[in-house]
Amino acid sequence: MRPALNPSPRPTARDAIIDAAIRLWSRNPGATFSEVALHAGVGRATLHRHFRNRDDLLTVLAEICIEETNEAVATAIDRSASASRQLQRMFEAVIPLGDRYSFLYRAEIGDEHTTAEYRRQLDRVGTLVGELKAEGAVAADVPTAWVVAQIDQLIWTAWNEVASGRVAAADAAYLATRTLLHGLGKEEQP
Amino acid sequence: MRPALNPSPRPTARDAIIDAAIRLWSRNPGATFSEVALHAGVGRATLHRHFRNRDDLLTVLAEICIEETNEAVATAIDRSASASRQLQRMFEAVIPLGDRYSFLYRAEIGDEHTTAEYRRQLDRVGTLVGELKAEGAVAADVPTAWVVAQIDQLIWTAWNEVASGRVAAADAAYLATRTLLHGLGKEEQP
DNA sequence: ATCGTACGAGACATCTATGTATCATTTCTC
DNA sequence: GAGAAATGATACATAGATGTCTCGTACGAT
Repeated sequence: MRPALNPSPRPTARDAIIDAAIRLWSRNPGATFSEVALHAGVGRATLHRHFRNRDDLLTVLAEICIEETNEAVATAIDRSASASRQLQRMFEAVIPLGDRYSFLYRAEIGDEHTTAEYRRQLDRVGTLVGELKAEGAVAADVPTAWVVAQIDQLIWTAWNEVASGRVAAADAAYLATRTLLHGLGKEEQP
Repeated sequence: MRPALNPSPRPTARDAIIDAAIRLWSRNPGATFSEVALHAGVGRATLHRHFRNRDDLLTVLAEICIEETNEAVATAIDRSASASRQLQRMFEAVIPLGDRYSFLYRAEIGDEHTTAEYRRQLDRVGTLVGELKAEGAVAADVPTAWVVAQIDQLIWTAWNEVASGRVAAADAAYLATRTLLHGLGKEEQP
């Protein structure tokens, strides 16, 4: 049906498919089309009506994930703030999209455009790590690759713990930033 | 052929299959039998000669991973040492088995025995976190689930960074312990 | 050198997932 | 209420993965 004019349109079948596929495939990349349809609450024929094939759906999902994560980071980052403040803002923006962020490397999409975009995101994280080192928030002796890997995993772990209800959404970015910069030891008095 | 009596026997086809399957399926659980055979350097018929079917291989792998990770932890843990020392020793023991450790939850094995064993391992990690909190190495205000999740991911990340050559094997456990307890900020003078 | 064991390649059967198509039903718009 | 659009269920075709089997080859033990 054509998009309604009312202020809060009912999600279309296509939206339901996209959301269910990201959620399912970020955990279980081998899940079948039938399983995706089930999770989306639609018929398998409807999947085939909206997407030419599995590769088509994967490509569409990759574009959406790239766009959403890039936009979230661009909106959140204030270049005039300190690097550690930027880190926290980035966590705040990206953790709610943790499933989308990790979908980009877990789903084995493999086409060059997606790979290049994901690598660009990692490069930007690497640049931020350089700035964190320059301002002393991260020690210079720690391999940058290690810090980037930690940030990557913190995004997924935080999203997963929030999704599982074990951590409050409001606490996630703070816990992630604290874990990275200060660890989970007792906080000393300032 | 029957096992040789020489002190360092050539790895059998079965050993090659097991190692290749763990390595491949911990990253890409959807990989096919043909891909496993290729990675193992054997023919697909040889896979079928050693293992009844895909489920049989998965079950064997799960048993091996459980046994190796349990034995590594049991050997490394000195109950009389401090909790943070035990943490470092556990990291030293388990990180080289990071692919086996994460295979247990990534490969979607799903049988109750494997799930129970993995959960038992997580419970032991949770117990250690309790001890870390009791001795003040981890702050009491941090959710235990968050700390357990961080340890889980540190094992995989460390293994992956070592396997990729970006981090030296000798540094991995130290980086993991430091990241968890102190973070990656500049280390203050004692 | 011979025999036994293990293996690789390939053919074939079976199974599962995907892709295509059709028809009846439901939903939405006018 | 009528018509258009979208959907679900089902059947069928296709493709790929798995499982089985056979034969020739390689390797190890004697």
